[in-house]
Amino acid sequence: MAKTFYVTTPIYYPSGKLHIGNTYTTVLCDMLRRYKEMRGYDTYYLTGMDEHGKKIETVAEERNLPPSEHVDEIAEQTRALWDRMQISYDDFIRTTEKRHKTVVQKIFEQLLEQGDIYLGTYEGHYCMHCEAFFTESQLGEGATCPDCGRETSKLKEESYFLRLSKYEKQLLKFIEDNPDFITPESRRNEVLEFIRQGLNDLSVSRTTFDWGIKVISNPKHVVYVWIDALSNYLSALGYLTDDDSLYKKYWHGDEVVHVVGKDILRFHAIYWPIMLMALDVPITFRLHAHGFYMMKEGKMSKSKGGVIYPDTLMERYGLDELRYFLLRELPYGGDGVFTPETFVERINYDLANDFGNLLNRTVSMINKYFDGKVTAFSKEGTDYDASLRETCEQTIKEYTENIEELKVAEAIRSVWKLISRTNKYIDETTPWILGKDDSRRAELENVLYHLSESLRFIGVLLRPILLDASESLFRQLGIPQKLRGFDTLEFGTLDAVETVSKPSPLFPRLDVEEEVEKLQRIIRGDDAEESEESDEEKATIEDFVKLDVRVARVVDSKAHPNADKLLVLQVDIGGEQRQIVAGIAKHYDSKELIDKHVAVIANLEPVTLRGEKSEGMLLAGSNDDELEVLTLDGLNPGDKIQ
RNA sequence: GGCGGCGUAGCUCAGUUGGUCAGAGCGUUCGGUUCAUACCCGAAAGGUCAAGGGUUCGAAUCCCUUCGCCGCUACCA
Repeated sequence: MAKTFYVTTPIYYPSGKLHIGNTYTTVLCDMLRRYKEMRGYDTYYLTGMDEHGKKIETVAEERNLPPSEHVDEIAEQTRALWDRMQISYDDFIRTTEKRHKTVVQKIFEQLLEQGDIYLGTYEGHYCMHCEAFFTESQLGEGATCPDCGRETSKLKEESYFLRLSKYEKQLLKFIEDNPDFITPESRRNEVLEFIRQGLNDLSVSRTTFDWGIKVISNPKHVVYVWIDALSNYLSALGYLTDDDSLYKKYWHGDEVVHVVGKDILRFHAIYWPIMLMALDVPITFRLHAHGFYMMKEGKMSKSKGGVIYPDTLMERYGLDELRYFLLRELPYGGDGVFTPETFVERINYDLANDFGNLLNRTVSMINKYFDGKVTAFSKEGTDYDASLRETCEQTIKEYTENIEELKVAEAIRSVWKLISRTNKYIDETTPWILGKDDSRRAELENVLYHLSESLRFIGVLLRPILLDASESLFRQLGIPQKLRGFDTLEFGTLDAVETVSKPSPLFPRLDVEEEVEKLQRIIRGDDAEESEESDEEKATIEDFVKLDVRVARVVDSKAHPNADKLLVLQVDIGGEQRQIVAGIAKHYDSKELIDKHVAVIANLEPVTLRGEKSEGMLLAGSNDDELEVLTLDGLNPGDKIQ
C-alpha cells in the first residue's frame, strides 16, 4: 500500500483579490503534492474558502446581492484562478456547503455536551471590522483593536466559549514532545511562549450577525470563525458523516501537513490542536508557517508599496516563471521581497541562461554531431564523467532532504548547482574539439550521453516546480514517459536519446530594462488594467463631528511609572484640567511638551492605562520611525478644532 | 518591559557539535571558449565576520556587556 500524504492550504477569506503573497501558500502546497505524487504517495490536496462572517454580509449588502450569490461568485473566480495556475487540488471546500455546515454543527454540539464549550457572557471590547472580541489581557485596558488598530466598542453579549485553559498543559506537552510539529523553529518558540503566558477561553459564537452556521441548540448564535473554518480540514474528508473513508485514509494516514502563513499561526498551532484534543481526534498533522512576500516598501497593500497579482505575471511571463520565482525567492523561515529587478533577473539568469540554454546547446550538439541520436554510455569514462555523475547523486540527496523539511528554496538551489556543474562539464569536455576529430567520436557520444542523462535528472527533479518546462525538456530529448519518474533516477538508465531536430528555448530572455519599467508601472497602478478601488472605508461627516477635538495646553508631564512608552500629561482644555496618557515617550522627553498647545480629543471614554487614568487622546502624526505631536501654539486652550 | 532571533565582501545571504570557515550568488575588472537564447567557463579585487571584553593552545562559531535591526508578547486611541 502506498503511503498517504494529505496537504492543505488555509481556506481563504474572500475579502480581496488574491495577490502573489496569498497565492504562495497554494503554489507551495501544489509543489509538495506533485513531489509526493512523484515519490509514489497516495496524495490528497485540499483548499477552499471561508465564506461566513459579518464582513461578507456587509459587502454583499453593498452589492445588493444575497450573501450566497456574492460568495458563489468569488468562489468561482478563485477556482478559476487555481485552474489557470494548474493547481492540482483534489477538493475545494466552502464553509457555506451543507457537507461542511452539518459537521460543524455536530462538532459544536458535541463539545457543548462535553462541557468543552460553555455559554457565558462576554463583556468586552469588540472590533466591528475584525469581528473579534478582545479580552482584557489581550487589549489591556485600551480601547482599540490589537489587530487592525481601529476603535472598538464596549459590548455585552452572550457568547459560547471554548475551554482552552483545560487543555493548556496537554498542548504544551504535545508541542514540547514533538519538536517537528511546528516549523520553522522560530514559530514554534513563539507558540510555546504564548501558551506559557496562559490561555484565555475563546469566544466561539456571535449573536451580532446571521451569515454563519447556526448553533443548533441555540439558533440565535452563529458559530464564529475558528470552529467553523478550522473544521474544514476534517469536514472535507467526511469526518462524522456516513462516508468517512477519506478521513480514515488520510487523516489517520502517514503524513498530514497544514501549510499556513505566519499570520494565522496561532489559530492552527493552538486552537486547532485543542479542538482535536477535545474531539478525541488524533493530532496527526504537522504545521508549517511560512513568511510573506513583501514589496520593497513594505507589506503588500494597495495603499503602501503596491500590489502584484499572479495573473499579471502569468500572462506576461508564464506560469513556470511565476512558480519558480515564488518557490525560489522566499527564504525558509523568513519573508521574501518581490522586486521587478529580481523577478526579471531570476528569469533571465536562472531559467533562460543557465537552465534553458543548457538544454538548448545540448540538443543542438546532439543534432549537429549525431543527427539527433545518442546511445553510448561508457562506465570507464573520464574524471569529468565521474564527477558529473557524483553531482547528480548528491543533488538527489540534497533536494530530497530539503523538500522533506519544506525548505523548497534550498531544494531548488541544489538543482541549480547541478545545472551549473553540467554547464561546466561542457567546458571541461569541449565537445566542439572532439567533433573535429573522427577518432574521438565515441568520446563525444559519451559526453553527449552524460549531458542528456544529467538533463533527465534535472527535468525529473523540476517536475513539481516547472510544469511546462520539464515536459518540454523530456520531449526535446525524446525521453519516454517511463523514464521520467523519480525512481528511474539512476545514472545510466537512459538507453537512447532521440532529440527533436530543432531545439526550442525553454524560456525567452527578457529585456531587463524594459520589463522592469513595465512591472514598476503595474505595481504603481499606472497601468489602466490594474486600476483598483481603494480598500479604505469612508467616514461620513457625522462620524467626524462626533469627535470633540480641542486645543489644550500641556501643564505638566511626567514619565509613566509603569510603562516605558507612555507619558502622563496634565492638560488644560480651557479652564478644565485633565490627565491624558499618551504613547509618545519614545519620541518626546517628559518635559519637552510643557506649555505647548496640542490637539486632543476631549470626549473619549476615559480609560485606565497601566494604572493611570487617561481622559482623552493626544493627536500626533507618525510614520515608521518618526512621530510628531500636533501643536497649535497660536490658538487658546479650549478652542475647537474641525 | 518580557521571550526569541539577527547584525559576515558594494548588494542578497550560506556558514551543523569552536581548529583549511573566511564562503556562494549577483555586481565590478580581466581572461578563455563558440555547441548555445551575446550564452557558458575561469581568474582577480572587495570583509579587523556590528563594537568591546572574557573562556580556550585556538572563536564568525561558546559566555558577558554595549549599539543597531526584526519577530512574538505586554503597554501605547
